[in-house]
Amino acid sequence: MVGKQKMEDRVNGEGSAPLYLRVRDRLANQIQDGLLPPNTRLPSERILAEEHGTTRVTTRLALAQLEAEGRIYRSNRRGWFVSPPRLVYNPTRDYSFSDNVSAQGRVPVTETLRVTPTEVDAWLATMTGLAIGDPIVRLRRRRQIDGRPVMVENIYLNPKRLPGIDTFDFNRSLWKLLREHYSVELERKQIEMFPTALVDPQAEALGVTAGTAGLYVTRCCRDAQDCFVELDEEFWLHDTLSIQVSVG
Amino acid sequence: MVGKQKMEDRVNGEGSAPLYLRVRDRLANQIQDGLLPPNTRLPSERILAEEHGTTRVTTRLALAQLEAEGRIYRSNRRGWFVSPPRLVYNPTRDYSFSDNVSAQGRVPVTETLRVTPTEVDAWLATMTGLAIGDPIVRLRRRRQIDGRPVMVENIYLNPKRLPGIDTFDFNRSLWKLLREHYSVELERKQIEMFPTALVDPQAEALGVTAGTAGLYVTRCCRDAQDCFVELDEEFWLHDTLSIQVSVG
DNA sequence: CCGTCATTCTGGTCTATACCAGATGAGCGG
DNA sequence: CCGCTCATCTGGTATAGACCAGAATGACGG
Repeated sequence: MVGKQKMEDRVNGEGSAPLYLRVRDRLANQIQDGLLPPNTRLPSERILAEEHGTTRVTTRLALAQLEAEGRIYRSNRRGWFVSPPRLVYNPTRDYSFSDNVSAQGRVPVTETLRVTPTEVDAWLATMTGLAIGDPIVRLRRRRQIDGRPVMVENIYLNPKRLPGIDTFDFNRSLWKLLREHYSVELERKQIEMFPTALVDPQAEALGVTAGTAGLYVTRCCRDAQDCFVELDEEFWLHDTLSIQVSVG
Repeated sequence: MVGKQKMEDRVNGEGSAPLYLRVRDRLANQIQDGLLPPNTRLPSERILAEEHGTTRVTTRLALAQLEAEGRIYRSNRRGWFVSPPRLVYNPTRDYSFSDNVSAQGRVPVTETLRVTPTEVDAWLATMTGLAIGDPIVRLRRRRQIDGRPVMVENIYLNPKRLPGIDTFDFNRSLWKLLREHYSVELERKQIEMFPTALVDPQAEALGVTAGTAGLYVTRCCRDAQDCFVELDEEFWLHDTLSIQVSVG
């Protein structure tokens, strides 16, 4: 085996690269060349290992690379699939997930997982400016694109500013509800985002293994009078979106 | 060992979690509790494996989880280190890396790796609106925080708009140079960013292994007359920054 | 026709071991 | 005192196996 690798080295300038990177590149080329269209299942790890003359462990290293690059994703114990193009998302402007997804020719689904009246804790207090113990409505939703769950979110709504908010149907667009029912125009937004791993409540909700790479996005929205309206915490699968904003 | 795990299951609701996640949590707690301050080196993988009664492979799984969460980072063949807090970065507004880093009590370093006059290729043409084959100046820099390389960038400057730009010292702030020397006020920015893995030219420049998680940020800036000025491509280590922007 | 169940496939977790290559630091020789 | 060499540390790569648990499938029985 070692001898075989060395021989390939002389033929191919990239040959000195580690085996798992060469496996990665071979698979990446197959994807690039369109041999494996989006959402296609890859051959199983055992078969890939055999095809590339190596073991499952090394094959999994190669697959992890492609996953980190956002080229493939996994579906729990079902296999590895080719990632479709990223959703273009402008968190400063996009009010409706559904409209945005539809506009890009994809099929959106929103599921409301839970609606819970609760109280402001220390973290919420610093984010919203409300006092600890104030009432707040927590809404947890999952969003899908083309049948794949890609994001879970926690939304915290200010019941003082939005009386009766907990009685509405949250499967429709929240922003339309705010505008039409409460005449809220969101003026000020504070947005924060950073890459991180998705751990347990979120990973489980999305049906991925703990530690899958994600993007955390949070938005704090206020009305024209600077009154806190809603705080949004989004956990995206890292390969599913591309943030794009324009200034000026 | 299996029996022992099963027994813990009954005692502890978390006990059913896989071993590598329990190792992860134990290490995470040590970091959280301040036993391991930022930039401290963790014990070696072999020692950690022994301490937690497992093998290096499983230990590395736990470390990879913490790395994905941005809690630890690795320095090539030197060991694993606790991540310092993320740099707060506003790509819509921050003109100077150095000023921003200094303002957060950290020590910035900028290194110019290469300055190359070149020509607009297909990708640059679509991004900038210039024609393929137009002259353009490529500048490659590496940036450090507290001695750790955290980002490499490719900057493409329009020599038509910025005559003589290739003769300047690029270790100072580019934005100040543009404003003071060319009276450029950047008006329009198109920003795009998404999480991805850092692969070879970037991974090598940052001294990390290929496949390390990163954040790709690109900015295309124009002047008040909508004339293309500069395009910026940034490759950040994913655990080093937190994007924050305000709107309205 | 529709559920049920067992088989089979998948990735998920884990052990034990080996060798390699870069980084480091101690010690030696100039 | 400086610079070099070399042993020793680190993580990086790789093999060969094993068992588990969830998902999918197809046969079977109602």
